[in-house]
Amino acid sequence: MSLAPDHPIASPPPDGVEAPTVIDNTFLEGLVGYNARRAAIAVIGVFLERMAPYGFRVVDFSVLTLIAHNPGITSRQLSSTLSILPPNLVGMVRQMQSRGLIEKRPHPSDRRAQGLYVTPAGQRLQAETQAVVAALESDATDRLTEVERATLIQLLRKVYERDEPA
Amino acid sequence: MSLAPDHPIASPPPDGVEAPTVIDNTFLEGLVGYNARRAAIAVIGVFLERMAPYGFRVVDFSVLTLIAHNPGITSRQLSSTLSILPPNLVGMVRQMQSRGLIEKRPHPSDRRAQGLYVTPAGQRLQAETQAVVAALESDATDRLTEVERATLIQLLRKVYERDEPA
DNA sequence: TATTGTTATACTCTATAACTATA
DNA sequence: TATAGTTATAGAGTATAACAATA
Repeated sequence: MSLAPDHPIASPPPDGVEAPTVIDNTFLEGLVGYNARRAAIAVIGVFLERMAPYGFRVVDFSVLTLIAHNPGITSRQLSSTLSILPPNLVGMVRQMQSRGLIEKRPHPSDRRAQGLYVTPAGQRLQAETQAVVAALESDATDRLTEVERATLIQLLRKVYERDEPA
Repeated sequence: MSLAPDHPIASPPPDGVEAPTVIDNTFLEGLVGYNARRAAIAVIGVFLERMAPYGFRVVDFSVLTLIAHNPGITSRQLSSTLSILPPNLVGMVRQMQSRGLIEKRPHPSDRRAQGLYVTPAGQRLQAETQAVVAALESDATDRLTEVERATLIQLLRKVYERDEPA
C-alpha cells in the first residue's frame, strides 16, 4: 500500500535545474482532503485484503452490518445512510439474498417497501466479519493512542458534518 | 453534500419491532476509515464545485501543481507520486498540452523520458487555482482551529505512513 | 402528485496486456 | 533484462432515465 515513489531517477542531470530527483509535494500534503483520502485508501486496502476470504468489499460489509443492526431496514434507508443510489443497491441485496445471508419481508405499513433481515447464517457472518474489522481498525491505528484515535474521528466528523449538526 | 437520511418513514409500525425509523450506524461511525472517507468525499465535493469553472478535477489540479512545483518532472514520477497508473496519465497530460498549460521537453540524461514543464499560461492558471484550493481548504475546515487542523493532518499521516517513515 | 423498488444503460475511474524505444 | 511512454481494452464504480405498484 506504499504510495512513495519507488523508481527515482538514477543519474541526476548535470546542472541540477532539470529533472528533479526528489519531488516537492508539500502543497498537496498540507491539505486535509488529500490526507483524508490517502488515509482512507490505506485503511480500505487492508480491509480488502482481510475481507477477501469472505467475498466482501467495504460496501458489502456496510450493508450487512446495517441490516443486522437495524432489522427491517428498507432499501431506501440503506441507500440514504450509505449514500448509494437505489439502482446500485439492487444487485448487492440480490447477491446477499442468494448467498442466504439476508431475506426480505413485507413492510408492515407500506406495501411498496420491503424490510430486510439477516438470516441466522447472515447473523453469524456479520458477527465474524465485524470482529475482523474491529481487529483491523486496531491494527491500522496502532501508531495512535486511544485518545488520538478518538480525537482523529472527532476532527474528521467536524469536517464533514456541516449541515447535519446531529 | 449531506449524507443524512432525508426520507424517514412517516408512520412507525404498531409494535415498534419492525421497520426502524432512526438508523443505528454507530459501528461504522466508530471506524477511522469510514470517517476519513466521508471527510475526503465532503471536501472533494466542494473542490469539484469550485474547480468546475476551470475544468479541473482533483487529479488535474494535482498534476498541474506537481509539474509547476517540480519543473522537468517525468510522467513516471507523476505516476508514482499520485498513485496513478501510467496509462491513465497519458490522456491527462495530452489534454493539458492541447490546452496550452504544459509542454514536454527532452530529458537531459534519458532519451526514453520527457520532462514536463508549465507554460506561462499554465503557471498563471496553477497559481489561480492554488489560491482557490487554499481558500476552500480554509472554508472546509472552518469548524477547526489552526491547531486542530494541524493535529488532524498529523494524525492522518500517522495512519497512512506505515512503511514510509520519511 | 410523490415515493419504493426495479430495469436498462451510460459514464467515469481504475486496472491489465502488450508494444517501441531506450537504458 | 529492465524501464519510460504509449495504445487498446477490460472491469469496477457511479450516475441518469424511465417504468409499475403503491402512498
